[in-house]
Amino acid sequence: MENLTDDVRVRFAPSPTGFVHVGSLRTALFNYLFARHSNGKNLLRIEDTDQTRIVEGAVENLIGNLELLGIEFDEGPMQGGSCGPYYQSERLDIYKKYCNELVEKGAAYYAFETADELDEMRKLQQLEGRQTMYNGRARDLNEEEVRKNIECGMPYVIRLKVPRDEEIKFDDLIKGTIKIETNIIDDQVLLKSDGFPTYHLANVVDDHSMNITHIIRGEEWITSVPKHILIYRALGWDVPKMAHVPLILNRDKSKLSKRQGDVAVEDYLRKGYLKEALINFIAFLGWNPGEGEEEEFFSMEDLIKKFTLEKVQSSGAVFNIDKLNWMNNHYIKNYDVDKLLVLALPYFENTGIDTSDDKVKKILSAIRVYLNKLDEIPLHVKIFVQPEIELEDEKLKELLINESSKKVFKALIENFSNETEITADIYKTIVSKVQNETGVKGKNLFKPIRIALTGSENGPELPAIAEILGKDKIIRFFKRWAD
RNA sequence: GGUCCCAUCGACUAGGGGUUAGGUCGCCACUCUUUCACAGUGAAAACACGGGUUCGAAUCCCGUUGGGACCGCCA
Repeated sequence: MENLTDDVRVRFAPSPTGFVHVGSLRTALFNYLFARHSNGKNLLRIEDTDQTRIVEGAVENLIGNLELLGIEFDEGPMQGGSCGPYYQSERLDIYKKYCNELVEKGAAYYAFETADELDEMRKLQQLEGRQTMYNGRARDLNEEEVRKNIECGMPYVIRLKVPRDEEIKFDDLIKGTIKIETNIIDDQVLLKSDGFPTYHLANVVDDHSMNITHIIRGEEWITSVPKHILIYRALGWDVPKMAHVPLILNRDKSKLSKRQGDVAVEDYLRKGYLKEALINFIAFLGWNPGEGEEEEFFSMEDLIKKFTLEKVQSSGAVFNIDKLNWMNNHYIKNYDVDKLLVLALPYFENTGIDTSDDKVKKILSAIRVYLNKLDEIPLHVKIFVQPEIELEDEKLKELLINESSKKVFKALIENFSNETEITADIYKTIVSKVQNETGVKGKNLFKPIRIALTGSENGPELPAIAEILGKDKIIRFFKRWAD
């Protein structure tokens, strides 16, 4: 257990770019688990400071998906809280205030280069094989020059004045001690020319003013921590504890990206991955409960109980779809059938099955063992809906058109005709009766039946299939081969 | 290229000075099921390399190599 002298407050701070990335989901999950485990608060803050990347409906989508997966927030745009507003775009004056304070304290300065000029500069630096970095030209502009430029209406940004020849050191809860020389740190833009803050400013200001105690976020942020520390320091604020979570990787070990598979949580949801499986799987990507714990199936409750930052891995984790599929299949097999049915119903649309029929539940029970994800349902329902059996394969046909099979089919038809309704048990009784009557048994008995009924050599258990097909269809399918 | 991070079976990982280096997915075999799948059993499969420290190193230190991330008026 962590040392919990102060009440833990963590935050998930996504920028609403349209969908929830699997990596974001894990960050959100770890924050949530840590907060609940520590009896702390989990905040949601929307980092919408990039006016060029606003996506309609993205926030609703994001919140909806997280909610669906069972990740809850104690403070945020929906639930409010004493530290609001929780949209950064509504906190502009706060950032401006602190940005001015930084300028007054000499920790930040005005700069007047245009975006184009900076592009040029970077290109040149790249060409010369040097590190791309702001050249600090505006660092030493005097007050007079600055005022004049502003009065002329020149657009400006405010940059962090990174001190030279210093070493910034910090302790990461996952990575340990990290040291970075200030000389390689760029004079980061803090306030953009449109008056919006950059991530770096807004993040620091908000984490401080929202009393965040632990920053849990992706490893890609680790190199900008020194900039943040400089801001905290200049403003005289305490630096929250940091935990940088390793990346989730593609098969080739690069950062998980589109192109090499789905990265959006909703893609997985749409394909019929169960939320329990998704959460369970994602939690184990870069985390594990540690020694002596070999159980792998963890509910959200279990995860909350067991989660600690110490057990978060320091190296990246490849997203292994095979294992997700296996885990999802496990959840599908063990789910309450009625609950599963509710989730599965949409996948029966357009399969030719009447979803209001209670047969659907029987079909689902029969095929769930085969499903890695719910969108595979249509593949498996074919045998229950086909009006006729089409046998492409001559070999299969041969098994049906011989004397032994004919005998069997005739006997079956006679027996089934005497029944009013076919259940799995009745099916079994009839088949063993036919076995006695005809003397045909083993493969010679079961294979022809299966093929006649389904057109395939394998599939779910025959009694279950028979019950679902019903008397009329069974007799009709058998008759085709009986003479 | 610079800086930072990382390194146990193909993948997720346990172990963190003395272990036959354990588990899970996947792969393979067998058993069960008169099918496939499920389930069960078993097999193959790893400490990147080189130096130190130590009686002893997968484990601690240094280096090398390899991989990754970051280097925007994006987050």
